[in-house]
Amino acid sequence: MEQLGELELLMEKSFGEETTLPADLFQKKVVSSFPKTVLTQGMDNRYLVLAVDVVQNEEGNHEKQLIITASQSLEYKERCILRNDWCSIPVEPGDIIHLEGDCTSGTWIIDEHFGYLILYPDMLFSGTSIASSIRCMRRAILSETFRSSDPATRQMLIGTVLHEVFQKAISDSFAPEKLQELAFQTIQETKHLKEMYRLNLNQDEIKQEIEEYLPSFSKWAGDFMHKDTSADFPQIQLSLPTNGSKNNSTCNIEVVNSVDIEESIWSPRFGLKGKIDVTVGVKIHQGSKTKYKVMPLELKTGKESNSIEHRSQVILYTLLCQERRADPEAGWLLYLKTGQMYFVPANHLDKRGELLKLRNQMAFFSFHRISKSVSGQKTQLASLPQIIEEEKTCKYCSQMGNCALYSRAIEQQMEHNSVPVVMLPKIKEETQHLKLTHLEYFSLWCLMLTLESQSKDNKKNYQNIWLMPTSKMEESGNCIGNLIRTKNVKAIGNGQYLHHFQRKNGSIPVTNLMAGDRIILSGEERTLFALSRGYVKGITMTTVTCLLDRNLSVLPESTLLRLDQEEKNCDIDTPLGNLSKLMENTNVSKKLRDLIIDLQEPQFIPYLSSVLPHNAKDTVACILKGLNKPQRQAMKKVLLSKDYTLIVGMPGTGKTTTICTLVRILYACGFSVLLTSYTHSAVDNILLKLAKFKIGFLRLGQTHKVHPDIQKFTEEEICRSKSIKSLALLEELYNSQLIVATTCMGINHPVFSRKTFDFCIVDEASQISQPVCLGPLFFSRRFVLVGDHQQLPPLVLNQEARALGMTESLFKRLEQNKNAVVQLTVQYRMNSKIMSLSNKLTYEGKLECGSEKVANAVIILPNFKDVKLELEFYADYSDNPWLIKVLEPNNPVCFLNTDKVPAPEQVEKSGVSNITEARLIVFLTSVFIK
DNA sequence: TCTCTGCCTAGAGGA
Repeated sequence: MEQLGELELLMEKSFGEETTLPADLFQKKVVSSFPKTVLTQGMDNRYLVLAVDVVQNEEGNHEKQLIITASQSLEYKERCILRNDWCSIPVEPGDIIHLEGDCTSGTWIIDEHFGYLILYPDMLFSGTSIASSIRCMRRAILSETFRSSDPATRQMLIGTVLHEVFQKAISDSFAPEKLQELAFQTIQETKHLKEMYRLNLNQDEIKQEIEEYLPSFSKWAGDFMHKDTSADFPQIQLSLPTNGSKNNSTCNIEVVNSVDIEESIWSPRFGLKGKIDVTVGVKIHQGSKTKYKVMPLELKTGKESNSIEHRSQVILYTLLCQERRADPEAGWLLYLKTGQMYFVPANHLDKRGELLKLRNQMAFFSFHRISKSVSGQKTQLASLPQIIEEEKTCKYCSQMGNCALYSRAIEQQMEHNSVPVVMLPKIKEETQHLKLTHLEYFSLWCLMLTLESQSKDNKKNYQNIWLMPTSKMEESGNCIGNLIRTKNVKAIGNGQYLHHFQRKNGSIPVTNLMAGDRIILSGEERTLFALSRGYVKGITMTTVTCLLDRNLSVLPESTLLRLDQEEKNCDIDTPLGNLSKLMENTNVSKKLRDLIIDLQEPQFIPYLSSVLPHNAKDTVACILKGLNKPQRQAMKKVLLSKDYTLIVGMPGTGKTTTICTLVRILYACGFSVLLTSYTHSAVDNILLKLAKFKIGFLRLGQTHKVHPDIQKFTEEEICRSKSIKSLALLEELYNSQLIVATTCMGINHPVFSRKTFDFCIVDEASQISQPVCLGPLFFSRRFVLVGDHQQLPPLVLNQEARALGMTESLFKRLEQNKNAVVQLTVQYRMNSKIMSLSNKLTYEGKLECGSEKVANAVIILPNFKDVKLELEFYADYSDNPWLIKVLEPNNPVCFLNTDKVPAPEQVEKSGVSNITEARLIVFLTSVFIK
């Protein structure tokens, strides 16, 4: 922002001290928090708050007055007055807000009758999240933070299946035999079978429970759909805000059709997002008049509570619907157990406004996760919303552990903190198994992860997708607009649809988008924003193929579409979830806390004979024959370990071979193994080697990310080829495999909720951050980390997080325990001269060549003499005798100093480049190839 | 000073 001078002037002149940030802080906040937010007016208006003042109006009531601007130059200022409850919104100078309502002569008035203020509108919150905040705001925030702590339950599975059956039926038929068929078909889907496995349920019981609901489905359809005359439809007392009359009137309700299923909507106007179970077309017959409305229908399978939470969800959906079509003003809440349907009006006054205020509170807490302490510049985690004083509510809360942990480890360490006294014993009880060191570890990692996630957030401009026109976005290379659908949409199964697109005129512009990238598909029209998500399957000069989560064939063929790259959503959920799990009061977590946080010395058993099964001895001996000495030591160490082993894989020492051999030995001994790494390619490299040894394995993870030769071992492929349609078959698959392979992040898979492995092997461990590396370790008795901390550490972008120690991998941390470490020192990649370089610089002379052959190997250049001769024709060759030294096979290492060439570096947007050095390398390579 | 990879996700219900 270049207008600092003006801004400074503005702040000094217009506003009172207590509400004004110093200009430099103000500028810093705006730049770091809202990079490139385009201030605009109109439908998607974005205002910057310049100043906040609380004043008393004529009636003696408090109101908040904001000075705001929607002009990038900060030139045109407007006022916004917040009255009544809106006055309590925690809005500060430097914040970005969105306003709904009327602006009369430069003044917006938001009160209980009209208008909304949306704080940080580009943060979208889901309907369920906001609804859950009604009871406990703290829990809503904790649930967003520690997503994986909310456990899966039987009721949830039943709910999901019933939703699906109803959704299929409404676009097909509610005839009893059809419903039976749909139910049967649905519980055979792999995704549901996997959940049944996770929860250790019985498929027949689930089927029976589903079937109990079906008569109510038919009853509802009989009541509300397909009748002869309008008078036959059920009567409901209702009033719609725009109907004029304020009184309830009796109407007959007819559900005509389903307009959409699982419609997914993002609303950058209200700062909301969500999925609508069923979007229904409804005829409201009132006397002789009939009104047709498209409205949200929310399905519930639990108790018929008609609770505020349920109704609130519907009300929020009426706001979401406005992104696509006219305000529905009301929605429906249907309880599938009884077939009872409730009318939910969404008045401005007491309903929508209240919920948006809650949304604003959530936005405030989500935005302010970090605080600088008042005294110094110390960065720390901020307090969460207050703990409520309702033991009843807390009793069943799935976030209780995190709530107590956060209070104890973070909030109670602050100067000012207030915990309800009645809750103190509960917090103590929940955390009494933790030592101070554990609380400190949690607090530090929580802070570092939060810092890191924020630094990444700053780089992404998520809101560009909705605030920037296609033409502008295309320049960045992350968007392709002006597309039309070609060919038919193909349903691939498990909710994926293959789409083909073509530029309406001309070819696809220059783009960053590649196969495998996650994308968001929108129509060019505003009402078709974020219709579907998916990923690019293939891209050519003229066409793009995508796998999307919705079938877009319902749209007219001429609809202009655009693809936006989905901003890389840096995964803070997995590491935070692992961190929270590490603090749980379980034996597995306790052991890991002892080993990792308190660095308890790892134990080993003395004799191999006690672990090696008798019948495996010969096989193991045979496998060991092919190994060098340090590799054999590594095998032995792992077999003897009771806790963990670290294998240092120095460059060229056959790390992959070692892991592969280790797996073979463990397999031969009958141990179950979990094989993981940070990247898919590292996992597959091991599997490619392993595939030769008749070892059965199950590769988890998205099939398209897996190496083509390994894809036949992925779960998806196995389920398809073996046609797995029952829980029994799935269980057989999961239980028969000894080796399970996946990335460290892929640990959310149902197998892990029921299986414990004897060993977990983590490759690339020195490049993985601690809380991520932790994930797979919960599922095994012992673990082996393979890595080399002399090579790259985990990537940490945030400077503060780096300073706090976030680049320390688990591998490096545990390396302090020397007795757990084996070093692979025999290498096969480099001759002795090349080796001595890294050996002297970093490996303390520990590296050795695998054989004489390796030590003395030199490059064979069959045309060396000819090329030399040829080069002598070039004048600059004889002028530059350095080149002969480079080519000379007996001179395998040489340094080329490019300082005087000159070869200056160039700073570019994504790093540094050196064109001259690149040219030299191309030249040298081409000469070598010759 | 440099390195850039993983995740399907909003809502399934309980009180």
